[in-house]
Amino acid sequence: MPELPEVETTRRSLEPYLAGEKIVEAESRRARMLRRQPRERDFADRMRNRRVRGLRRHGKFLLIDLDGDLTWVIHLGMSGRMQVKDPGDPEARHTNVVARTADKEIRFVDPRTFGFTAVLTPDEYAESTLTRLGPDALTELPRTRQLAARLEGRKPPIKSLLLNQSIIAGLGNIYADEVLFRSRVAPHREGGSLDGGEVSAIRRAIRPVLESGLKYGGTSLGDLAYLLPDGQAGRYLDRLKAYGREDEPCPRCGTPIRRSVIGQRSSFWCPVCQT
DNA sequence: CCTCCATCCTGTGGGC
DNA sequence: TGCCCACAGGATGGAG
Repeated sequence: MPELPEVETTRRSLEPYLAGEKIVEAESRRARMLRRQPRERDFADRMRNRRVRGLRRHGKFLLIDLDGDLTWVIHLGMSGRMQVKDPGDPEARHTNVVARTADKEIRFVDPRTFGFTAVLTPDEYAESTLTRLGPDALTELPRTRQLAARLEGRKPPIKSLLLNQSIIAGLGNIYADEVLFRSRVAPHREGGSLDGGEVSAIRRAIRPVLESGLKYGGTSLGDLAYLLPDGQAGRYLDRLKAYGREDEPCPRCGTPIRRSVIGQRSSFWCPVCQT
């Protein structure tokens, strides 16, 4: 669920409550959430009395810069969401990580626990998988030639390659389908088979699709839905053109949208306009 | 290096 | 109504 627009929306929502503030203390109540923390006990120790310098994002990773050259890494996984609450506010089920500032609680709620968090030193960061992330899909979108070079010779379907965070960071299953719909490329096409025009079309589609998602506060789908830190649902769901619309008419040509499983993920696409 | 696939979890909705 | 199973936005690590 949380893809680049949802993570960026989260970043913007948290910023006023964290930037420049001091984290008084933090705790994880599910050890599994700290599985990317090299030594589990470091998390609480490093968070205590730590000033927040600023909030960044790379792909779907939220990166919170702390004093002492530490980075607080948050990944929402499939079902994670952040909340800003007052101390004493009732807690949602699956509130797995809590960080307290002078007057607020920042809560990480994640039923499926596919999300994770960690506070990393520069050395730990350099050894983490974060260094394998490709350019950010919104702020570092590569030129067509560079993108083509990254796809050259690749066998997997373009849909899978768009989900590969080391090629471009930030697209997930929903927005990858929307990008392919907009660029009129079929999801099962072998990545290396795309011509320059097709790669260019994909590249050109990425920004407007993500900006559009951002404009509407992201996509909230289902009951495990991603929600904004203030509890609001994202409003982009109704504006999706392909994702989740099996058998509904294609908004461009009216042909029923098809669902296929590609790389073990559902893909929704128009069999007429996407070739 | 690349590609494929199982796996980590919980909750929900559809089919019977 | 109740039960069971399939499925769900993601990332990773191991096998081949």
